[in-house]
Amino acid sequence: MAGDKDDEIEIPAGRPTINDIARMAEVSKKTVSRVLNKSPFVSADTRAKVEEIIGRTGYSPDPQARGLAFRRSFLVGIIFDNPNPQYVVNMQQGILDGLRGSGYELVIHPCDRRSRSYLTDVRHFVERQKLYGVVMPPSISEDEQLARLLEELKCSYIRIASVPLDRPERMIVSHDRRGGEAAARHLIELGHRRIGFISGPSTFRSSHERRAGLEDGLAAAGLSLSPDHIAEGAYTFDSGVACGTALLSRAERPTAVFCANDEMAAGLLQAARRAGLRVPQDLSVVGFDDFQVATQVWPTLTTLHTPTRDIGRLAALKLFALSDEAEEPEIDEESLVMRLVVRESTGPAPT
Amino acid sequence: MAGDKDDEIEIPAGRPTINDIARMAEVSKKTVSRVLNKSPFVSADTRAKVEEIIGRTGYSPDPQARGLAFRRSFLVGIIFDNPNPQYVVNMQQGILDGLRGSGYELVIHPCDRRSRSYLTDVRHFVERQKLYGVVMPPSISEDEQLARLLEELKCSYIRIASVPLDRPERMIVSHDRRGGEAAARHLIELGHRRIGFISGPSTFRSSHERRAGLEDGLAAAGLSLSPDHIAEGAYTFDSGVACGTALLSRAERPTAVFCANDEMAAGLLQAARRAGLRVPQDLSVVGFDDFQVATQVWPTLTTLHTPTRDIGRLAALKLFALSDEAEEPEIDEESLVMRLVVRESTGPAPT
DNA sequence: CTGAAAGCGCTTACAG
DNA sequence: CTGAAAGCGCTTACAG
Repeated sequence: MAGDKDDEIEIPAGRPTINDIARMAEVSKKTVSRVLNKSPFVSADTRAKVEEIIGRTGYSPDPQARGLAFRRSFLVGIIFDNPNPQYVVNMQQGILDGLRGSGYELVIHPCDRRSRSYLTDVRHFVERQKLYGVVMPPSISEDEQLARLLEELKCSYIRIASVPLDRPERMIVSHDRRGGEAAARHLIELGHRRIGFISGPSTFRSSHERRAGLEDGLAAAGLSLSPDHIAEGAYTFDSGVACGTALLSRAERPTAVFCANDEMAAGLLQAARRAGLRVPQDLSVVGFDDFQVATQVWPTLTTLHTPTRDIGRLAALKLFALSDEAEEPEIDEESLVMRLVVRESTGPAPT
Repeated sequence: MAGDKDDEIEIPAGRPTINDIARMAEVSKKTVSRVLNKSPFVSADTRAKVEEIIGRTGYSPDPQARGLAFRRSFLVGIIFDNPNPQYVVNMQQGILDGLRGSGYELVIHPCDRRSRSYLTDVRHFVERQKLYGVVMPPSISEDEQLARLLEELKCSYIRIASVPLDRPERMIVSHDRRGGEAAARHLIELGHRRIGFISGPSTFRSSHERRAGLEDGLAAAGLSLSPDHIAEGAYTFDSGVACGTALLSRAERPTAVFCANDEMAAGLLQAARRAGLRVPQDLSVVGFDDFQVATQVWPTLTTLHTPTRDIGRLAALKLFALSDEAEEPEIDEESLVMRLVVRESTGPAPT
């Protein structure tokens, strides 16, 4: 007759727990735990049996319970203040690409660096959620105080910035400077000599790097950036209009303007139109980012394509590498290069 | 001499736990728990004492431990497939507005309805994280299968859509139809009679509602939508260019076109430019959404302003109301009305 | 109104 | 290589 021993302990009603798996595999829950955590101290046979049952039942450990025991969570945070929706969404997508299949989830924390409670808010967020790690895109990434805070809280982080601000394993350095240089080369090849620049806010390193790249390129051709041909914008469309209007009213007006992002380049197009200038016949315009706006304005923008989503994915992978859960990802620096996309807004210098 | 009794039990080293608070308040941790959960069965004195200590220590309960005991988490999810970055970011911001101060965090789950694993992925996401609730913007909100899945998983949800698809307490109904009607009225007042329409994909309810509104407005003026003046787009810029090109090549070309969103309206501007038509002198254009693109194209777009962020905030509040943690928020329907913003792209009908 | 016991689903020492 | 005990920080019955 069927003994108790033979009563197949089958898949339980709700979601199975570690106890269910242990019972079914006829091992202790500690052994199941070892399998879950890839401990080497499990015999091949035992491991196979446990894994088979995990596979069959579709068991996946409860991140809350696990987190409680580990004293940390399985959540990754993104802390950001970048105002561009497209940047934000691309970055989020990229991080999720890197997180996929890991069981980690992404929780978002937009913030305002100018708010008085900004650092306190971040502290509560990180502490309460016991975040596994945090991704910091610019310009949040450039805040040393925030980095020190995260260090104090023992929270791993990856900073994304246009210059190395931290230990390499915590950094992704984007190639903004080389992007600026590519813009300069393109304009110089088209015969431009009087080249202007609309910068982003001086509080963004990317803005400085993009400018430095432009100056690299100009210098290589024996040219330089005239103070008269520089205007400081705010990475917004409106500031592009304002700076553009200013630059275009100069006595010796530039024949080409490099804008530190697409939004401002779109604003410059507006200013050019109002000033009665044709683009690219009278004025060439180069943007930066290659976001949707670049193909939605007229003429479409020549710009530098930034691999935001790829960077987001890398950031997630580097986060795992920080805690030895994974190898440091091989960064194909070539894939991070910002490539010039030539469209309608640039043409030969007027003669 | 100082007795043990007088040894002030002070703020502990790390973050305080419920046990620390209990010890300091000289009550059991169950009583602290009652205070945290606003149980009425606590004397005013005890409550005051506990609250004072909680305030002084800055104690906040560990969401993981609490969640483990409650068998749910303190996470709210947003599941979305809307391709517009601005919509997504505004919606996220709105939800966070509604969550602020509650201790809940927002975890994001973009998805692709066409993917084979889409529903399975959502199931794992919701089940594993034991989400407190989920916000579903369009077009995800229109997926009955998904709604049924969430119901099966006993996960609260709020659906945001242009038509009532569910019980009112789970719905936020946006006023797309009235928006379409406002567009029609505006164009009719400007003297237009041949009014065209570029729709979104037929799989989006909003597209139908915006069209129905347009037809309401036309009918009120004794007009109707000629099949010749309708084109089906995809809510993208490129589809706006294509549909615009088609509509503008009709023998009896419309003098005004209402586009179901701004992206397509921007595309239509492009098509008009190529066709040598001036906007608004030869052609009036109305968009929908009032996203950044509306003020970044030339001429700037007359459009319907959609209160995306407000809707997001309401969604979060309604989620709390579903579980009796809060009153059903008073919805000021007026605040959800989509208002016409008149800019440069509309003008009197050509004579 | 208040508290001691048991439990949520995992893990970390500690034995063997 | 494997397991029984205790614990992570909370809560739910159950008493009183």
